[in-house]
Amino acid sequence: MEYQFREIERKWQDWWVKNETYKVSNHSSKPKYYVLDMFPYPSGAGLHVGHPLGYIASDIYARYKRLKGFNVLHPMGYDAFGLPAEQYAIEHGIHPAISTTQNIQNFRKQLDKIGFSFDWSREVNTSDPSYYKWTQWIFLQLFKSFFNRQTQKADSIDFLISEFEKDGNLYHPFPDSNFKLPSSDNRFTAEEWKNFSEKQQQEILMEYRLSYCGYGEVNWCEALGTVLANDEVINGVSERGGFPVVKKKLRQWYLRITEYADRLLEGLDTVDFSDAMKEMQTNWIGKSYGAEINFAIDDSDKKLKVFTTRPDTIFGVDFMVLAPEHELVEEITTHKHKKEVEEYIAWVKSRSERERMAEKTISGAFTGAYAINPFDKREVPVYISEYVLAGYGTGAIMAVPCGDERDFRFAKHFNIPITNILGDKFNGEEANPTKDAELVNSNFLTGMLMKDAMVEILNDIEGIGYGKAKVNYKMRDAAFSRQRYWGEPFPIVWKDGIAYPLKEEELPLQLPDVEHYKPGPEGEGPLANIKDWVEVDGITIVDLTPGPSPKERGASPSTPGYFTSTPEQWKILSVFAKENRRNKTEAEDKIWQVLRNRQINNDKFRRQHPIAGYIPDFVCLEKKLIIEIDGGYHNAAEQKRFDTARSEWLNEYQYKLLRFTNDEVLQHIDAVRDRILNELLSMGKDDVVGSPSPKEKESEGEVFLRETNTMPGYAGSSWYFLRYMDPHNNETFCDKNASDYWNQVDVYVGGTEHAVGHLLYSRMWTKFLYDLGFINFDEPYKKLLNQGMIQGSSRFVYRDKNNTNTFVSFNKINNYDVDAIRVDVNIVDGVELDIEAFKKSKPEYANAEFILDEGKYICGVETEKMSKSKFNTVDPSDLVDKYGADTFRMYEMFLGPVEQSKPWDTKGIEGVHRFLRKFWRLFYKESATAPSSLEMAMGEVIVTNDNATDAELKILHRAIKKIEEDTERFSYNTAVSAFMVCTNELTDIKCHKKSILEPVVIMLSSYAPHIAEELYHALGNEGSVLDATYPAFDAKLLVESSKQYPISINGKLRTTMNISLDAHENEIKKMVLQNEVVQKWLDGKEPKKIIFIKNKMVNVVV
RNA sequence: GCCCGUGUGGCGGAAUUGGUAGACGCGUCAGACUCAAAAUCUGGUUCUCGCAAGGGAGUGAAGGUUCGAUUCCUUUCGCGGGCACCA
Repeated sequence: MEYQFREIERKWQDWWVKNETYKVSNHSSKPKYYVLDMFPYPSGAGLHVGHPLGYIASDIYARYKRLKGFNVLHPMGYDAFGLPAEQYAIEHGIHPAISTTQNIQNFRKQLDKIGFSFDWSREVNTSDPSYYKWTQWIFLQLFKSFFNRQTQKADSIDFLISEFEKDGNLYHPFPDSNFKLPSSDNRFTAEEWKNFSEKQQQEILMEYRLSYCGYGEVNWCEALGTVLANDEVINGVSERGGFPVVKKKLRQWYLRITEYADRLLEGLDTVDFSDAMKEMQTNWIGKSYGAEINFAIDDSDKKLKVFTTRPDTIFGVDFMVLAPEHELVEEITTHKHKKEVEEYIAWVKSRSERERMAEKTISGAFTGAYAINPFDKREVPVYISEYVLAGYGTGAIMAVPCGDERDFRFAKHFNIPITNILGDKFNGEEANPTKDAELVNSNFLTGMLMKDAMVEILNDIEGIGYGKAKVNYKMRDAAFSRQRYWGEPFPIVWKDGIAYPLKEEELPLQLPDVEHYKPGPEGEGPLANIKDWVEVDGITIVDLTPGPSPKERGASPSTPGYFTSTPEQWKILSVFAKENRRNKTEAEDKIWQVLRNRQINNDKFRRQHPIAGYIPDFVCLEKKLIIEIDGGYHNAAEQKRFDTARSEWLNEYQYKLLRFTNDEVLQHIDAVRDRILNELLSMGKDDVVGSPSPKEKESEGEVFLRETNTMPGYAGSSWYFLRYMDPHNNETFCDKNASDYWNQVDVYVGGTEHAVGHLLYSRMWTKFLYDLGFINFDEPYKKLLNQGMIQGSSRFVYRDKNNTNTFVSFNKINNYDVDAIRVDVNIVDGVELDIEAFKKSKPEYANAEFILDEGKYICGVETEKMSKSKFNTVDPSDLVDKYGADTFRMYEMFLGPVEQSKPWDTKGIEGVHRFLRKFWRLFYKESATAPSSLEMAMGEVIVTNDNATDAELKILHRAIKKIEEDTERFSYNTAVSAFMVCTNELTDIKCHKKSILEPVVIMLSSYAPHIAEELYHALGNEGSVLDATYPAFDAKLLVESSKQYPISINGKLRTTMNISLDAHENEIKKMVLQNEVVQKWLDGKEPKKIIFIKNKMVNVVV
């Protein structure tokens, strides 16, 4: 019987669905394993062969791990918000939700054909309100948090407010050191804080929030009325339409990712990413140590602040360069240079950041101003130039032409004299960025080594107050808003310039329908066009006004809830308390789920909240009720004494204490709950000045304006790996039990193009959620596997310029003047054009004529990105229809290493298909006529139950070793070839034994699941091959007694010799010297040396 | 421009730790089966000199370390990816 892949694949795909073979439970006694693919954007163009590469790789691994006894989570879903759907909506008027749904269906159909083991019951879609509800919720948590530099962790804004009330911002300076209050200082006292207006307070808090609103420059295209991405801007005009583009400041949301810079760096040590990937992230974060130095400006009271990593070169400063956008430019430019400077700025405005950085030719303008070197009072000219970017450092540099290449070229261009501080290390021809020179011409640093001078000058700068040592990061805060429609709306309303968060109960804030998708006024997003949606009144918002302090509310030390700890005690204990909160036990977590959010009797409980010198597990301050959970050690006599003493002490303060054991909580939570409830009910009405936080207020009659920006593409993808763990939860984004079980993603598969964007953002979100105690790990991805791109191989035909109906074969184009035209790869066989198909492809080609080469039309070939517009895409579905999913899967893997980019060539797929057929013939007898049904074919199985020979076992175990090792290290191309070798060898010795074939089938099932399932059942097995056990490798079966040693003379292979493995070294050397070939090369001379490496080779040096 | 990756037969690639360069597959050539074709099977296939035996060269290029380098080091060239609003 022949290998009928179409019937087989359909049959098993149906069977798997019917039997829910891929459904994964969150409860299992097996160890867990989480294999994740990077979130796909469901593009309208559908899948091409490049897309499934990573999915196949991860699918093989997921199936392999399952065979190895793991409970494997391998989900798939869609990052469904994004620009293409919106662009499509603008052009065709189709709602993005509709086109996205269609694209997803199409995507799914294509994916289903390939036989993936995804658990589709966990599918997520970022554009679904039940998903983005939680994206908005996390955004609100970011909004309500700041980064506490003292603990290096996120903390609540409420806590920050309480700190401000105590000490002003003494211990919590502004994250942006350049931020200045109107008082032109960046410090305030507790007293000042209390006297600020609500608006002032909110503006200050905004400077701390982890998601905040600020102003940023965008590429603004007036003609299109919209904001453009950098790569949509080419030479200062829009890619679409060629309209002018300028920089424009717009209100934008940001994530304060810079606060996490150090932790993002440190975290890299704990994850298994490639060194290249870590390096890219490290460079992106760009931590550098240096100094901020203030230069005075002649005839001005303003200081020019620069950041430099080389303060040791301070005496080599020959000029200063400001970014054209620098705030001082206008002020310091002299009348004489005004026109020139303005013209230059206007030109730079049209330039994208990319162009500015990549530009080789020097440009700039002199402002006419001079800066004064604080150390030697030397005056140097101040220029502006596009090579200094406003966002980096302070937007101004001190230029040292003898040490920096760009500064050097700039100095040459503007004829600025160059000071040599490097002595003979500077040749006047090019800059030398050395750090090892001995300084000359450097005032009090002369004669010092640069690295010593660095330390010296840093001390001086700080001592004299000319500046300070500073750590700088290249990374900037992440822009988090887009002026677009198709993204998550922000759960924010505005009134009088203050941003109010929506209450969490009001989430999700759904995207409203719009009539059209055109931009709103003044560069706002399309949502700004819907007045009815933007203007809201009568909603309940979270009141951001800090309430009166407990003291102001008239509380005294005897009032429950406050003053239970002294500030000193509290400071010490709060750290422990926080730690405790993070590391809660199973029982604590269980009871917390009952107590949290005023679930019992509407009473507020806090956990691990310090009371005087003691941290109870849970406490209701208003009722003075404490709940303790006792672990096993409470049974010890010593501990009992402490416990009793503590209870008595708490009694003195009128605290009541309930104790439960771990077992009570874990096994009888309902009983525990009832007891707590009864206790609370018996206590009557609380007589306490309550402090509900955060407070809520009704805003009857007031009009608020909704935020009209939407979130960027990476919002939903920054946390999706958590949602897969608990995709249908309506109570929380992901239950902690689920995230505790699945934990980190064990293997994350995706392209390097996400190296810095998505990966850094999701790492930050994970750290943030960890800080707040929502999850128990702070790195999302344990191991990263980068898949390479599959490039397209484009085909060209050549049209005669003089005779545009004639096409010339590639080999003859030298004789003609031709235009190269792309032609669809699918009508070209290798390089030979299917002339008939070509004529039919376009009406204008119907009567085309050809100049052939030996009767064939040969196309030109070029490797480039695979894309519809280049006519070089290949649809996986076509290949699956023609060769089957198993062949397709194995061929994609066989192409080359997963990590490497490689061009696609359909030609080779037949070889893999032949291999599967050959493998099939180990089980089934070939018949000349195909049987009419699968059932009839069953009788033709030729597998026997004979015992395996040593030779057969050797073939099998060599394959097991190779395939297991290769699968483990994702070297799938060599594993496929090992399957081929094994099949070839088994065919050669006519082996049809079940004991040999069954293990091979099990191994093959992760690569070619359909044929493996079919053959597994043909061998008489019942359940799915997925639940089989991976064959165990037995090293004993591969032991050899001798080896064919290569014998080299002077490192060049001359012959080989079969030598016993336990032969002694001296014996071997003697044997080798007697060898004919060796004798010939020795030519009677004595060998200088004989190198023998056991199990490797012998080298004779003559 | 900056950062990262990569370069091996006609093609995709293999060589896991410095130790037989080219496994496996495609293509191609020769043969078997066939009226013929397809399919299948067998054998050859880095280039080069040679009837052969056997030499020489060879992993982008140039140098270096080593008994021995595709692998390590230096310089250099080509190609691919990223560079903050494509996802």
